[in-house]
Amino acid sequence: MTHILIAEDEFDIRELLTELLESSGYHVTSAANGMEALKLHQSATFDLMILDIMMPYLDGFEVAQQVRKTSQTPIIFLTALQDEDNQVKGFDLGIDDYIAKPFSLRILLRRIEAIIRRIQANAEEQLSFREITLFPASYNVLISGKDIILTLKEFQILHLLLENPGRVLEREQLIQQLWGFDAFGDTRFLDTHIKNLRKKINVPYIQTVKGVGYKLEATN
Amino acid sequence: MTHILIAEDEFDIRELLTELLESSGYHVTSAANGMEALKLHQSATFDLMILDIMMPYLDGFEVAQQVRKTSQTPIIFLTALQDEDNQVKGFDLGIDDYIAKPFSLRILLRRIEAIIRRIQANAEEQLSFREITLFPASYNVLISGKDIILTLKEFQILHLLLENPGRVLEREQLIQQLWGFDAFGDTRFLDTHIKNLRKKINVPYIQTVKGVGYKLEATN
DNA sequence: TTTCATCTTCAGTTAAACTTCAGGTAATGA
DNA sequence: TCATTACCTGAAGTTTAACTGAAGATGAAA
Repeated sequence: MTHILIAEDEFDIRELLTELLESSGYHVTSAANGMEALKLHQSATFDLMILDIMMPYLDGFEVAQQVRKTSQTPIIFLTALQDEDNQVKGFDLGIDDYIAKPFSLRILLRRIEAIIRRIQANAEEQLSFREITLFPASYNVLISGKDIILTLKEFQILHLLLENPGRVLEREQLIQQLWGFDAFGDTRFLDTHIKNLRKKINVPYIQTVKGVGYKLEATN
Repeated sequence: MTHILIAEDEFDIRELLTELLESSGYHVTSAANGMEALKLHQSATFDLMILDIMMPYLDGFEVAQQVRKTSQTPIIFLTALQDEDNQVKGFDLGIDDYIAKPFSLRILLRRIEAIIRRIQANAEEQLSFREITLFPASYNVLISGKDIILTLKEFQILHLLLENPGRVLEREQLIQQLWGFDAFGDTRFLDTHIKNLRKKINVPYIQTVKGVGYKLEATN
């Protein structure tokens, strides 16, 4: 979950922003001044920081400067200071965006999204179901955070199941997709792969639908 | 060198921007309308696109939409349209910044830098993975600070792996990229290069994913 | 031309992955 | 309940992909 730090001394604005962002699905932590923000930054990891410039104890510039010494966490300045010099000063400290008050909440949200999107463009894609996590690019699979070694066929089967959670994949469909031929004659080899896969992942989510195929589903 | 595409129908503004960005050290290509911009995007790779919204043939929205279908190239809208709906529409298409005319050149520059900075967080002056460090420009490789002499093919393979740490590079993909032909018939020569590379770097990070390819990953 | 490093080919080996098999088990429907 | 069918399973057998060391080919430099 994306974790955002807000530093803003005015209570009303701080609350407004917190509510707005939380209702948009972000996890928000807020600080009433720059010193507090900096301490929070040092004790936790944030995906994004929104800083007011004019705050007691430490202003936004100073916070940004400190943060940038050790971290690349994206920073947005939110401020009543409209003049160009302050904007330039901010960007030169390495901030990512500068939004002047009064601002539109919709646009603030969009700008936040734009930055988050850009960061997460570099993150590896992953597919999850309960304690199973599969990384298509690295061919890695984690069960409850633990690495599991799968063979290619096992990986591919699990991948297909994870792409269609809850949906039954027919035997013929699976074989068609992974072996590239239409199933004919004996297809017991599929059972064997399923067996081995089940044993390795050791969680009871691969369910048999007799006469049809297999699906990924939790029992309760 | 950072390559920027500018799409702007007004000649004066286009020239002004081109000069400004070139004098700041960017490589600039410009287009006089959306259609031209889209074609340029399809024939070359840009690090950033600056699009005017109101242009003949294809407007900025349409260009952005097309680009986003296949590419994550950062996009900045530069426009006289100040209203909120257009800004929101832009961000929802996946653009990275929205700058309203009239704009300050200094601030435009800073916003461009902010985006480039965020993307090129891993500026390719040097690539590292654990005790491996590779310098693309000088074709040098260090392992734990010690110089290692690699042949060209070995270097190229390691380079590709370092650019995609953790990601499996398929055999065909590697051969396609380094030899420029589609793999067919006997491709055992790849194994040989991998073998020699492994022996030289003498760290256990090049892992085989049987039936797929190779990846760079630490074992623990 | 000779030399040398590099790249590619080759063939034997190894180890992993995949498939087959056969006996057992569970679900299904008459 | 019983018969049938489909699926499960462990073990054995087969195939295939990758590894390896050595030898041959290539091409640039001396």
